[in-house]
Amino acid sequence: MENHLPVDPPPPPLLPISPPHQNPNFVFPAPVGAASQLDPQGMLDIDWASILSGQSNMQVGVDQDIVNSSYKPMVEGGEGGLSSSSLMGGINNGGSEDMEKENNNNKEKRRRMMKKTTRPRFEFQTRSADDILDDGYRWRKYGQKAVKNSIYPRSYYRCTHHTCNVKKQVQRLSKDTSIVVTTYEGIHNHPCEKLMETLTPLLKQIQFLTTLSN
DNA sequence: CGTCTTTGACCAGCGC
DNA sequence: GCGCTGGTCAAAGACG
Repeated sequence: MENHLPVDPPPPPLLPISPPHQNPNFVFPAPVGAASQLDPQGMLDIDWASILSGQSNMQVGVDQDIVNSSYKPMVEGGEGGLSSSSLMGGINNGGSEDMEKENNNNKEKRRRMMKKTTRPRFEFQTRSADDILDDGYRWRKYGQKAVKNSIYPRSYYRCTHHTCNVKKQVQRLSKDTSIVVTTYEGIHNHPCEKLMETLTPLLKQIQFLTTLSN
């Protein structure tokens, strides 16, 4: 799984899979749709910390559909987002007509919501042997589909944080099998767990040294 | 035993 | 209406 935390900085020349939480300004390879902003090596500076914390409106390889439609670089509000607890409700454990009706209503509501809500999407292409980009968050896989024009399946992941509704899709390019396309949908409403894990001991050490010097 | 992945089924949207 | 495709659900199984 992706629950590894590399100690060393990402080795050149192969590009990431480097966890953004290790280096917020890490240079990622060409994001889709950002070709015009790239330098000759196809690199682009990305402020990962801002993007992942939701403090940036930066669009990186924004999904083409959204570019062509009415995409707004907005952070999805708490009440606007899908609450899985409210929308996933209605498990059919009875069999009464009312319950079934409510169940169907909930399903319908959820589908409409999912269709309606425009969410920020960021798409990255990374050159990696691993399909899973360790971005510091915890993900649960909820589906995998064979997609057209690709010999590799697309995997669907959801952030495991209970209040967070961010999803990501991971797919390997059939044209260039060394490239993994990761599409993030939505913005995390909680801090990056691994970032905190990494920073906490450091902060404690700094505090300790500060008290010593005083 | 809790968490996570796998995988077949289901559904909606879309084009014909 | 029908078939295709993409996205999601949920039961079952694997794993630590």
